Amino acid sequence: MESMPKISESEWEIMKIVWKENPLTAEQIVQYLPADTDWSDQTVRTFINRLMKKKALGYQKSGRSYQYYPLISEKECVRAESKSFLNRVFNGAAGLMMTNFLEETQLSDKEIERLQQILMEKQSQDSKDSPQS
Amino acid sequence: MESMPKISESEWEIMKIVWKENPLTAEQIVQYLPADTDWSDQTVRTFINRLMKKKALGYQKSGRSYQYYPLISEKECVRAESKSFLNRVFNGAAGLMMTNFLEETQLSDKEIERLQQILMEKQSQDSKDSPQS
DNA sequence: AAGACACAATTACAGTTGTAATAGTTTGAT
DNA sequence: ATCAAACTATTACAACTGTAATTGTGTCTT
Repeated sequence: MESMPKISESEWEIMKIVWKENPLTAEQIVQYLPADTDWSDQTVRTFINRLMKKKALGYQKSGRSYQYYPLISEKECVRAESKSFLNRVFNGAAGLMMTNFLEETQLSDKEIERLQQILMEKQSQDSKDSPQS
Repeated sequence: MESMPKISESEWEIMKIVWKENPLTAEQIVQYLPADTDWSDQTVRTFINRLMKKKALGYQKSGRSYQYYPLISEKECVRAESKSFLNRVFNGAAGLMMTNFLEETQLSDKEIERLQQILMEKQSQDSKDSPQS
């Protein structure tokens, strides 16, 4: 996993598609792009190529064209990007970040319960992990 | 607030300092940079200048040098950056993002309680706002 | 008034990104 | 075998970034 290549904003769009389903041809990737994305085919292919240069995508020949698949895991990328965001914006203070998000975000009851659930689990977990000061 | 200028990673470092305390001279900004930042003075001044071009910083003369102060609010910038991050990485799904963060992050008991607190408040708040389906 | 010092302003330069256009190559059809 | 279609690969180009060096200017010192 060798120190995650930097994935740009546009490249993320490609990766998200290929993570969800793969392998995919360039044409399929174009089709799966959000409807409001109006990149030309060439633009998409440029992004794909850059991702290959960055070793984020691999390919296999399939008839006349290539099929692309991810070489880096979504989890790793999400983790790296999250860390970068956290440091840039909140100086790494995860607690602050979360209170901030909670306060600013509209959540459904279901989501709130889910979060509470996780917090409770975390509470017992943590008190096992690191006996309270 | 006119559609927030894009603040780059390095520029964020400058802005965070100036948001915390201002107005500050370039020299002071250099001093307040995290110890592990080894930018030359010139580099810092370049960032300051770019931020002025972007209308993110303003200045006032003070004797021989300038004192800089923010022209855009931290809250707005944090909000914009958070939104961008959320869309890029989680397709805008705030709930997913938060569960993910909660699961990946080590939190102190105090922080956990604080978050639970907020969630409970949010719960009653929301049930007033949008009567549950 | 001249020179030095301390800032600010301008210029530099390579790498990344967004956005393609154009050139090259393989393959299926005739 | 040749042409066209369909892909891939190469090239383009400006804006933004990271990282400064160099130049210009106002002020303090002597």
